[in-house]
Amino acid sequence: MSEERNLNFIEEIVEADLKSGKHASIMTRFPPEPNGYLHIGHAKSICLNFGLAKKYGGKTNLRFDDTNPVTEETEYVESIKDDVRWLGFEWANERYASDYFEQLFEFAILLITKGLAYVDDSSSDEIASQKGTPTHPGVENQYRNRSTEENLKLFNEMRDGKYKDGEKVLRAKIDMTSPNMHMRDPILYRIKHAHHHRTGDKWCIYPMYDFAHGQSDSIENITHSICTLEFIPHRPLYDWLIEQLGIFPSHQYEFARLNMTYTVMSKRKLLQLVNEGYVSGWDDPRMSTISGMRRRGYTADAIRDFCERIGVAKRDNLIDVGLLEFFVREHLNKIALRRMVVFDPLKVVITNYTQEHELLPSENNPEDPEAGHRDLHFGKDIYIEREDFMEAPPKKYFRLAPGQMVRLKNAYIIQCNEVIKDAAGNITELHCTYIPESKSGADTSGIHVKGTLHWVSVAHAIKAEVRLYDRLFKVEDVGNAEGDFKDHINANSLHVVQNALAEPALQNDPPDARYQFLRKGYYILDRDSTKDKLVFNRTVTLKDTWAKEVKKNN
RNA sequence: UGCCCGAUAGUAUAAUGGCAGUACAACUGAUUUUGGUUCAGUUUGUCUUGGUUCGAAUCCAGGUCGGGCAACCA
Repeated sequence: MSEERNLNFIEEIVEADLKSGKHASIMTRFPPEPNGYLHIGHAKSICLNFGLAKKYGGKTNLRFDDTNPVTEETEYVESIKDDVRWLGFEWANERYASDYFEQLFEFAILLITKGLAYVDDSSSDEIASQKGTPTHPGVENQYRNRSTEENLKLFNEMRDGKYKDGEKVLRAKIDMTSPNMHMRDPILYRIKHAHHHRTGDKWCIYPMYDFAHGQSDSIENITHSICTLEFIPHRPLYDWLIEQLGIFPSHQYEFARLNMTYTVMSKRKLLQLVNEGYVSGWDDPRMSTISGMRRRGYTADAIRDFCERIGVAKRDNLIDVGLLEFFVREHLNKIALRRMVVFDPLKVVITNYTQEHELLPSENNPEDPEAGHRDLHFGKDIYIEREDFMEAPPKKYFRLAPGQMVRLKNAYIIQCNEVIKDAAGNITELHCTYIPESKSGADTSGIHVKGTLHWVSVAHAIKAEVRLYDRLFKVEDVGNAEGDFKDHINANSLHVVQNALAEPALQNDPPDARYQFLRKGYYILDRDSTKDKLVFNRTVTLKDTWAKEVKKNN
């Protein structure tokens, strides 16, 4: 049998580097900025970076790119660590770009000394206009030719706090006419009299991304620095700085970020949803954040499988959120405990049932015999789902209807004899008879029915709240949709069922259990649950070919 | 009208000069005490024009289309 390789382009680079001896082992890093929660797009990067190291026997650092104190917070650091751990990865070292501020400052001094950096007094607007445009070259200004001594003096004064925010910046001296905008004397340091989440008030100058990221990679001996496509034009600068500084030659490789249908994938937009109250928080189960998905009930296994399947390439992509849902269902099908919960109850009286009460054994998971059984309470009065009964059913409707028979899951076959209505004509109750010989596991009735319904015992049912989630946005490609992204928010993305009726076994299950409510989808207990009221989140629906059939005929 | 990146089924992703494959989606059918699961099968693809070659999705050239770049953000 031929060897299956199917490597993505980064794995190919790594294998080539290992084979050629360019590197004896690899070192990667996951470099989030602690200014928001991680989302599914980050999960792709995490799986790539940590996965690469795992596959090729290397290591991965978790490095916080904390060079902008005004947007960064410790809360975000903690959430990021939680999310990476939850996804199942361990970092070799926890690092911060701010750990290197002193070193970075020395690097800047070295550049000045080499005549490759200068202090610029221009305003932000002046710098922008002098920079030109992509089609027109930039121009040099008078500060560009300051002496090394003056630059050194000024830069030290910047560090010492002699200047206000925006008064001066340190710039690399490269080429104002470069066709690459990032090479037109990029800013290296700016002044920010701001409190930093780790260094406190020690610094009032902070390095820019371009003067922190590559240098941090180099300091950590990162062999493969993997980032997203929009950093491609930064690569010449990344390489230039490393070369001028004469430090470890890390290399940058770029892949296409993940885009997913019906969602947004930008921390800025996610923050807006949180701040403006469209969702309950970063971990709202409708959010594309890792913490939101965790609360929603997605599993780390499913997310990892998803990231593996979508691959790594350089073309822009828009992945169907249905693919993620597929992996969630695939995993949950194997591990979820089966339970019965009726969302919209319709009472059924089994008129010929004379026993007081009965316990019926029922498997916890037909996919996993090890999961064992629990007993279901059965009695004369039960609830079924209102939508499982129709007075005038269409063709191929296998559920209850006058005169029709169905099986109650793990119990008996019943037949509907009478429909009871109130004065307004609403159906309030069904009178049925059961077939004693049709008991599950001991069926001698010889009757075969097409439909099987879930149900709960009136006498034993417990109340529960169930939160049903739909996609947060109404359009597939939110990023490219017209107008503001908030114009496309789905106003009906959350539907709460206040008084669902559930089988009592749910009270005794472990709090982190995954459930399949029979015929209703996959669910997980929410942290809003109290002793008096269980609250469940719908993780994802079951595939519903009947719904599809109904839709087709309309 | 600058520079850079990209283009393979509806969506993703493989094929590394030699039979265009895989997953999801869609559609048939079988099984089923969940209209779930499982199983079997079907439909759909190399942006375009030239060139190199016995042979091109792959290499070369031109074109077209899509994306990125002008934050004291990362």
